[in-house]
Amino acid sequence: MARKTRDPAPARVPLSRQRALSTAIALADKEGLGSLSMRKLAQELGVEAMSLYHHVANKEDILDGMVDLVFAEIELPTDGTEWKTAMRQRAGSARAALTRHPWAISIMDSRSSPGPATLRHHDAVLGSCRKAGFSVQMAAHAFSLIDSYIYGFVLQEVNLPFDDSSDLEEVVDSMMLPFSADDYPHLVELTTEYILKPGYSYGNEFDYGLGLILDSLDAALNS
Amino acid sequence: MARKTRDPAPARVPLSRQRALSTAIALADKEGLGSLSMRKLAQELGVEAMSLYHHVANKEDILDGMVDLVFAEIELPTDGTEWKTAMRQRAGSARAALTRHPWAISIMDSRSSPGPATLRHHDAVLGSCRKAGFSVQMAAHAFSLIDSYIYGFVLQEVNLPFDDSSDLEEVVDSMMLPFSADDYPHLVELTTEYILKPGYSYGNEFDYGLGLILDSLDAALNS
DNA sequence: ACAGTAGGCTTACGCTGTAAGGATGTCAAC
DNA sequence: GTTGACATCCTTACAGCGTAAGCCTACTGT
Repeated sequence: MARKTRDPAPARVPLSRQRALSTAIALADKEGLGSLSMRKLAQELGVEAMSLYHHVANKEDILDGMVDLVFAEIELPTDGTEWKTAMRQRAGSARAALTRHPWAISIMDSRSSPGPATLRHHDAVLGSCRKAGFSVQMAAHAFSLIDSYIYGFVLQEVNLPFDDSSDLEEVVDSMMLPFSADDYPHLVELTTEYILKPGYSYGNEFDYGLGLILDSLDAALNS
Repeated sequence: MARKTRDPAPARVPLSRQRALSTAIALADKEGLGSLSMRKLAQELGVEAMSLYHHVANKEDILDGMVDLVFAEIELPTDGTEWKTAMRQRAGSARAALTRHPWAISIMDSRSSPGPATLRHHDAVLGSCRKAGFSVQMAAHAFSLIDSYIYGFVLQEVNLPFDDSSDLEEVVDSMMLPFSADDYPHLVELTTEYILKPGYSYGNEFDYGLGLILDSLDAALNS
């Protein structure tokens, strides 16, 4: 019976807010936000549900923390680069983070207090605009416009009924089944003449819209 | 004991999918989506929870129906009007509908099968672009861009920590409390020099971004 | 050596969505 | 007119949810 040098093995990591949050993110990524419960999360951590409450206030707090960690994954616009390039990089990184964690966009609303990473992100984006020469008001316009586009695009992207791997034609057919084909002529046209063409991927639309927005803002800046 | 002519009063409306959906919407508008449960909804309809299942498949089905009813509230772009005007009208109507029912944007993702009103809406928007002279591909670009902006803007708008009625300064102060003031210099600048100025309302940003997008698309169309 | 406390566990409560099956009322066919 | 089918409602029950309350143990600072 060793007294001082006891059983060396267990090596239990002591559970912490950080560990809880990143495990929660992993779980939401793997099984969907719907099946993220305090009990499941605790189990994943080798612990009982109520133990979590020593490290987080409640489930809302966990969701807040998760969203903030997603924002922490977004590359901030780099100083010194041309502003459009920096912004394009940041936008791409934001879209990547939000599609990597598709649950994030769906809890972004209903979160009222942004975390430090979120604030830092917003601050950096604003700063990038200001340094490019935007007035405070124009920076506000640009920030609102660009980020609305990013979030809205991801919102549409993650809820598409098909993902890139599935057979598009099949999905389209099954979706149109309950409806007469010519109730929605323009949707049919779009589908047959554009979406079903080889090489189509909705994700590619992102760059067109973003480019158009950035160019317009740039024009407004230099006028 | 009247036999044939029985108790005349009850006049029970017989419960239907439509009645369930619109009551669900009213309830979500009033008390928030979080407190929309099958039991509450049933109670509001003067009925037991399980009775609902004779008219809807399950709760998911209810949420699908609710979203579709919100889309049904959106004014479609009118034929014959100049396309930018028609689109501006439609965008404003969409924003109004989505802010009238703030829960809608938060369940729009996670809904995989769009209802008839949603499809009709999309079809009409596409049709409006096509009639304005856009190619199929350009119409796809425009649709993606404009609607991403609308949804993203509303997403940000409904989750603002303040609403127009509350004291802005107070909210800003309390939000910044946990942080050192100069951690986020650009946010501070934006707040003091723009947001806290009298007359500010985030909602006003909508028109700037939308105008810029529509003008750019119009330029792309006429080139 | 001892007190305080941090971090785990157990139990319990009121809520959720919904599966299963029983009761009632209406209507069509014989 | 009776019967049987069907739609619509209700009751009961179950597993799972977030979390309040309180207990137990092991480490920490003095």
